[in-house]
Amino acid sequence: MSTIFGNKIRTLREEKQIPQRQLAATLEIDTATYCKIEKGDRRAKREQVLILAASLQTDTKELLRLWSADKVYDIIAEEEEATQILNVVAESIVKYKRKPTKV
Amino acid sequence: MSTIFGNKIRTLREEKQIPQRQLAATLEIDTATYCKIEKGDRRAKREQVLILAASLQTDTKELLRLWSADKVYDIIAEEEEATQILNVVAESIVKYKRKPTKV
DNA sequence: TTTAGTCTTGACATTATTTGGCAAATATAG
DNA sequence: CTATATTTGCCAAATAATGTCAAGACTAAA
Repeated sequence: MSTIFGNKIRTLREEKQIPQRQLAATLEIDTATYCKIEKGDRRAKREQVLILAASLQTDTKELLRLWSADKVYDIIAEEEEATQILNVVAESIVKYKRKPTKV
Repeated sequence: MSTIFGNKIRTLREEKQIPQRQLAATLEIDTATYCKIEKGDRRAKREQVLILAASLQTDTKELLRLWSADKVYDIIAEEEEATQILNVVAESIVKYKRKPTKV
């Protein structure tokens, strides 16, 4: 699995010298699970991303962006012509005009 | 759900005037299920995409591309700044150098 | 080296999501 | 109207994800 997101929160956490245990508590999950999220073995839930952004005092939108990017990466990393897939998607977005739902 | 892929196979099928029933048989699934795939209510499995490409006599890679794009679209359509997410992914691809696995 | 704290891993249980079939409903021809 | 094709809703089975527990590994301090 991809680690775009995990690496980001790990870096932020280390900068602030917070133990995993503490963030895990905030998210109300086991430290093992939190560890896996940082390593990219488990995917954080959307709501957990919001909590993490707050706890790590970082930009929520950016974190969500990396979190989404991680998911996308996992899909296209397995395919040839990953870049071309992105192009198709980009066109579709323009065409159907995106309508964001959640924040 | 997105219909990039479904619309494509529907168009191809109609061009060739093949009933859903026939393609469903080839895929060894119910016509109802096949119908859902065209409408974007169900996702085709990767192997099914390969079979469809053959049955519809169309380019396998292109169909796989649309199939992947569909999955990606579903992920980012829910988020703001969808385009920016794609950018993040594009950068990651360049960085980690993709290694395609399957065909 | 022992201790204490942190982090990591693997096996497993639990949940959630996805997928497919069936039956019924709704088009679409002919 | 009749026959065929397509679509929909609902349920069961299959699959994937999420989380915990227990044990192992790593580090730094004494």
